[in-house]
Amino acid sequence: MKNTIGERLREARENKEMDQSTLAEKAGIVTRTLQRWEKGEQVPDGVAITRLAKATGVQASWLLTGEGDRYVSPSRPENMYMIPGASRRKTKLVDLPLISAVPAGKVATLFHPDYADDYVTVDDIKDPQAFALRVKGNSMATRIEDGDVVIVSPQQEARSGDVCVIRVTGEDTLKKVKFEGNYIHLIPFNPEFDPVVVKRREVNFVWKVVKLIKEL
Amino acid sequence: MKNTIGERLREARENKEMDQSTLAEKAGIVTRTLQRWEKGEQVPDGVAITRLAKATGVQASWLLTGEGDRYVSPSRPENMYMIPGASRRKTKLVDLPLISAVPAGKVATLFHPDYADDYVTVDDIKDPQAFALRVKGNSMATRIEDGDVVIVSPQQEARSGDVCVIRVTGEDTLKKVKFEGNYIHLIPFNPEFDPVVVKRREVNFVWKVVKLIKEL
DNA sequence: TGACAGTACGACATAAATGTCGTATCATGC
DNA sequence: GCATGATACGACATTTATGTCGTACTGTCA
Repeated sequence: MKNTIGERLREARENKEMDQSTLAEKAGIVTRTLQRWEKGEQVPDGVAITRLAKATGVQASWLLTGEGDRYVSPSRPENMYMIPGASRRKTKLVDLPLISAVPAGKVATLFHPDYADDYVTVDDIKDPQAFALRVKGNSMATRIEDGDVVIVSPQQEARSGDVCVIRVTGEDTLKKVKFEGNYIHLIPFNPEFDPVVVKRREVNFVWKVVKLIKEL
Repeated sequence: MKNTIGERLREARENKEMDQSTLAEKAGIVTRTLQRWEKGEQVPDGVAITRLAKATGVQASWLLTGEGDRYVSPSRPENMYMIPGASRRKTKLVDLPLISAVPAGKVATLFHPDYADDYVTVDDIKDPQAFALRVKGNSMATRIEDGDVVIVSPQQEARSGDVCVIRVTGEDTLKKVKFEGNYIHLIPFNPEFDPVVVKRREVNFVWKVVKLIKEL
């Protein structure tokens, strides 16, 4: 396993059977610089990396990290689209799958494509991994109640005070979170439920809830 | 279309809802440097790009070139899945004007472009007069709070127990209603507010609220 | 053996990036 | 209004990267 940029760069160059001067010329630099990169003495900037990736035929992210696909990466289709007729609109609309239920306070683990029973459309959601969840349980009542729909944005970073979907040792809950060192406080909004403190290591994920849709 | 590293970097940061200083700290650089990168005045080196990609959750190659997968596949939780397009939709979408205050006069004036601050798209609304209203005040807290958006459906008949927008002697309020003879009880959800009883004749309208959208 | 290509690396000047400090602008909330 | 947070940007010193020499080592091949 090559664990430095320089080592991967050299490997990519040799796989292409290029000598240093050839690659250097393609990358728009001199051989001395390429040598320093391969030796790890210096670090190429973003523009140089793009050229190196192109010249050696590998993916830039592989060159940088050694992870992911080395050669090709299929592109993902956009899930955003414009609503026909919504002329004055500026924000994009997103069609999100409405999947099973977030058990607020109860044990259950249900996240699977088969559970997507409907779709909801919302504005202003930029996260392509976002999805909608129908809430079960009342630990966040009366702000969020059984049957409500929440929009979850896993890409967004959860901060103290955010309402989040948290998976702790296989259980999913909907709580307000508070980060304190290695611990996370899970605070139900409903005073009938008690707060819980868990270790960060016990937590599988903390996904921020960015929107709540309640049918009245 | 974002054609520069800086523009993509900024977009990735804003999608994560991070400010410059936060991202800068995660990337191990200072805010000023991040600004120069986002402006394209300078180019980050390979190490910096790796950190930026990690901190923003995007793929390094996308940051560099704008091509290929934008989001990192390996970090995608196994219980996440691709968002399908707007293919299996059954319900119709409606584009509703979002207003911040109910103007005096006819309902039709609501749909005048001058009144609309924005537009909200929702599913499952059949009332052609329906509109979105941004809530002011906290009489219905914590269920409905200041700044939330409610969908109002004037065509639907309000019944006891419904949450409604009521105009009493020129003033608009959001309350749960209870009809009793010639009187209407306006019941706030917030216990700090007292219920009010008004005569039916004093009421200009009672419009049913059918949906609540809350940004978290 | 000698010529040669590829690689390696030290030394130095120049170019570029970065950190630090200060100040300005803008939107937002109280 | 005033304070606050986020962004913006100029000026300068410092650090790092790069280019341009030069020289040396290691194979291969005639």
